[in-house]
Amino acid sequence: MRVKNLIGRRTATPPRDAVTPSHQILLRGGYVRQMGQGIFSLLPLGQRSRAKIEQILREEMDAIEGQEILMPVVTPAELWQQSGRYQAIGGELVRFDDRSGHPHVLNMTNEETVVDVVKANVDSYRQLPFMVYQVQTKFRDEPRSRAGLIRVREFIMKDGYSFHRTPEDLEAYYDRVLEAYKRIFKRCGLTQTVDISSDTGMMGGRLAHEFMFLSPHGEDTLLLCDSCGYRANREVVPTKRSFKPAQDEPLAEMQRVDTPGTKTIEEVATFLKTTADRCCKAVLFMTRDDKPVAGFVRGDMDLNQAKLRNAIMAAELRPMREDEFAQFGSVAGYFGPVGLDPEVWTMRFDRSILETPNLVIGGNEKDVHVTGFNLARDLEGAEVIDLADVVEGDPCPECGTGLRQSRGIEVGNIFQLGTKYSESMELLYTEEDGVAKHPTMGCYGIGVGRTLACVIEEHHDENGPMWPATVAPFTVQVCCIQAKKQPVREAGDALYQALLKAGVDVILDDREVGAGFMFADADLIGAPVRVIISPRNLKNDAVEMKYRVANADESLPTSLPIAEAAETIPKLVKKLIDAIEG
RNA sequence: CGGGGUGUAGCGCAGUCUGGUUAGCGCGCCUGCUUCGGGAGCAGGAAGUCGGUGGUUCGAAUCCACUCACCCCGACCA
Repeated sequence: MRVKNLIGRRTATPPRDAVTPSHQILLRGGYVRQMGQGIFSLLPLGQRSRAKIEQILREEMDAIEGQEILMPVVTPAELWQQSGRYQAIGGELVRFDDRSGHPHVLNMTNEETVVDVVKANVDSYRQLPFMVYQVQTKFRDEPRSRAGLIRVREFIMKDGYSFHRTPEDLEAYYDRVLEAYKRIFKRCGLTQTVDISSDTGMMGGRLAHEFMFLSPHGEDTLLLCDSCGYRANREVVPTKRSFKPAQDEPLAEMQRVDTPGTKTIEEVATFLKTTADRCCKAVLFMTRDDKPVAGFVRGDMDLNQAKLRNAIMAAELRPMREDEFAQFGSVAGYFGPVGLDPEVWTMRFDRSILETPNLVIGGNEKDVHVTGFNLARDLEGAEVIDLADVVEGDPCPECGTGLRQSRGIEVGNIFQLGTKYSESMELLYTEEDGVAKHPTMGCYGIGVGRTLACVIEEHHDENGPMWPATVAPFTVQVCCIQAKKQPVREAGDALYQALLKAGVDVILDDREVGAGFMFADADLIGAPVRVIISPRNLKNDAVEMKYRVANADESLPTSLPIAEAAETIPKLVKKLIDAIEG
């Protein structure tokens, strides 16, 4: 490839809309073209890098006996109805009818499809265990896409599914996948990626890990223990701290108080001359079938929606609208647990409510609160669970050390699904003893485009990407300074052809442009190795070597005799790749 | 879904409040000359349904109504 023919406009100024570094660079470097909200075309540079990431994925999946298949993007709704997810999943699943009126979906994940494939092809324990995977387009109609390739609606994902005779066998294989994933992210140059325990969410199943690229631009909050190595998504970290006051307090009586115009915790606390940690915060939701749910945490804490959702086994919770409060006997801003119909409301209380005496609660009446609330005394049969967000400094659930908080971008995840799908979709095989059994399943995903974006997030400077050699669209760029001069052009062309022949991903810039322009442009292409051919260097029968990473290995040569360049450069590239892959 | 913002040439923007020749500027693009090691200079040139539809008006990028798209924050999210 020659730069002059490369499709993808590179610009000095980033589009104003892009905020995240990877988003800016993807646009500035002509890697992608946005077609709509969360929908992108990949241009040659982006596509080449994507292909390299996919190649790594394939190698690592094959190394753990994965078998690559390809499933369709469109699936008849029937399959999703069988698993129950057609009903359970909200608007992010795109549903549509074909011309004859049959409902279909755009796959957002492929458990249903893969179970159908396996059903038709597996019947004996002799065939287990196995794993199949694909690299295929997914569509999720996200309510809000953002940050370039980090959160999109249409994306390419590597998704794998394994089938086992026993949960123990799944667990053993799961560990192998976990190790494979670590190798994948290492080979892609993502050193800031950690595996953490996570919620199973809509996938179901019991054990799950997410692979998080640590970044301030991440959308998930992680808690890490520097002492014992515990790390988990905030959604699943249990609260271990005590909420009991330092000294025992006598329990006050419950008392109605007028609190005009105090809708927020802060307003109530100020009005009653107390603090937020002596107020009871109610967070209200509706289930999918419009049943009201209330979660209570102390006023100084945040309610963790995932914890509440899991505790009441709800598929989905949405915030209650203000106009819905009245029909369930309360008022927005003055909601309290006392006096509500327990037949109507599903209520759960955080341990902080149980342990903190004499709380302020809402009076379920405009401008009225109640003081002196003590859960154990005042509400019979209240269900106390862990509902609050853990925050930085809270004790580690494993060892008690203070936790550190970080943000992360989810680049991959793995689930132990168990028999959720093999049961709901009636997938059976015959065991050794002749009995039909549901196989135990695992599933394993990696977002390819998101991984690409994270590579840029980790490896860039103000001039553009600094690609790891393993996933660089081009590993070598040959720059011809003063390409108008025939010896320069000829030398550049000869080296380019020789490197191509040696199998190097090389791009040649023989445009008649100024050196400054050419170098700035090359920075946006981001090849790890740059070879400069110029009249000055030719005079010494040499080529000049530059590396996109400023502090690259000092053993790398800064110039080469031109006669040796074609032979030495492929070795340099291999050395750079080996350094990443270890 | 709520809040905020933006739509004018490939990219970045001015012009809109206060309607008035042919809609401008910078970058990029094309031609020529001179330059030539970190985004060169001069000269000439091409490129626009002013997001869309409807309306007001002698006249609309500009005023009015509706609408679409995208971005940011929140909600949401395997």
